[in-house]
Amino acid sequence: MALLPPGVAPDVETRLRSLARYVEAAAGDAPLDYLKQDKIVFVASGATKLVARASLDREQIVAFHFAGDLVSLPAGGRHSYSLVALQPSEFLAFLAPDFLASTEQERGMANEVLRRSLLSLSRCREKTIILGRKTAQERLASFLTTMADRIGKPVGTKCVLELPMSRRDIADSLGLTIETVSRQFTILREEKLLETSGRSVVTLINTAALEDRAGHLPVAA
Amino acid sequence: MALLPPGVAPDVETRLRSLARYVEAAAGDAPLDYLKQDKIVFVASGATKLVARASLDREQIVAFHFAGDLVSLPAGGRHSYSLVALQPSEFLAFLAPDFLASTEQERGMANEVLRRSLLSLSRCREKTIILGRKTAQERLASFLTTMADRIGKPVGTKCVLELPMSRRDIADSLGLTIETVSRQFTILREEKLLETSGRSVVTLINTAALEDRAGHLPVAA
DNA sequence: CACATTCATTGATTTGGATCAAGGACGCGC
DNA sequence: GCGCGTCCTTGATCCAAATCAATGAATGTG
Repeated sequence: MALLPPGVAPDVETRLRSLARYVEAAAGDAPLDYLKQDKIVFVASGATKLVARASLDREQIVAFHFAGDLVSLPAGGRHSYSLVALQPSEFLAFLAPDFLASTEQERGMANEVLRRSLLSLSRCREKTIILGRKTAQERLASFLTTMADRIGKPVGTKCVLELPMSRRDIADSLGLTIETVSRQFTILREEKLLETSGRSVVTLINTAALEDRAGHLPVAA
Repeated sequence: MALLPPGVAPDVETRLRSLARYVEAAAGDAPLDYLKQDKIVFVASGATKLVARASLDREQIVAFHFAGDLVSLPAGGRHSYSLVALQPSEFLAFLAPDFLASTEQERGMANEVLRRSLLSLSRCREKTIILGRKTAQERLASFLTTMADRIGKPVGTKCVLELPMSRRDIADSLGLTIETVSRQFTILREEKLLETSGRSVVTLINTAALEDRAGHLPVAA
């Protein structure tokens, strides 16, 4: 199991592991909340949501992360964040200052972390666009195509998604209610763009049409 | 004028400058659009908006940046981004691969860029929460308190803001319309939380009350 | 395997903010 | 300091999604 990004020298990996805390979590756990410091977390296995509370009864999911992803988890700030497992998961958690001091010595490592942070930033910006300017249907279509890229399994021309998150999680991620998410699923199902089976399996039948529904600009733009 | 972050050795600064393109822009210009590659940009002076087009008639401002800030500007991705000057501004622009290859050699520099990227990520996440789960009033209050922190001038217990962006820019940043932004300004004015003078000067009279309106969780959370 | 419990879907109604539609104020150039 | 274009404010109406309210699947448990 690769706990760290590929390309890290064995001795560096050994030293980094000595700074890390290895943590296992069951679905629903937020095992890193106890430490009130900024952290850098590698998701070794499983799936997680990064949740922020806007108020006691409003939560916003800022990002989902899957095996191999790197998450920066701030302790402070205007809102309170926690990293919650969606499935049984394993993490390798570092205190941010320790981690940064250590990577500073390793050329390549700092760059790798920077590259991944820029990827997170890029995903977060895409989310900003979705939340700021898109309709419910565009949001769900964007979500599904993004998930297809990240965790989808191509089967012929179709794409099978086994979603580890509930409708509520999807709603909390897209800034919608579960009812609206459910209605949009129904519409896409009726239009034969996808099929669902049980609560978590979604088969995308026509990914091209779904991309259109996501309301992205034509690539030529 | 500091074009690069503090703490960079003079020789490193000289070498980095040799990779950079120095660009001046008038208000409204997007001087970096011509290059279809990922870029890293230092804002040397002025103020900018990072704009994404959701479609031809919908734009979303992803972030504002002021003098001293670092911006990562992706060329590709699902949406098309451009960095637009709000005032006469100066930039130092690098192609991302050149810049990353160069900082890899300089310990400290890579870490500084990483630190700033994590700051951008953190701001972007806050924006995600605002756009996903907040009312128009909470959005404007959040915007004003954030701007107060970044470019406000304390005058006694008050805070004077000279906003370089228009109501349209504020609306495009908060995922609202200009009419809604204007109405919320009127409400906050009537409730004596702020005063406005001309189009761009806003005086925050009661920043504590404004923080409350922003709908943040109590700090103890 | 029936039951319980949570999760998802569907329908009726409400609502916050968008849209449509005028005015009014600022600031620039002459 | 006058006129003109742009930006801002205010008002009336509309609509997409939220909320309120049941009903109908999945999944897990004793």
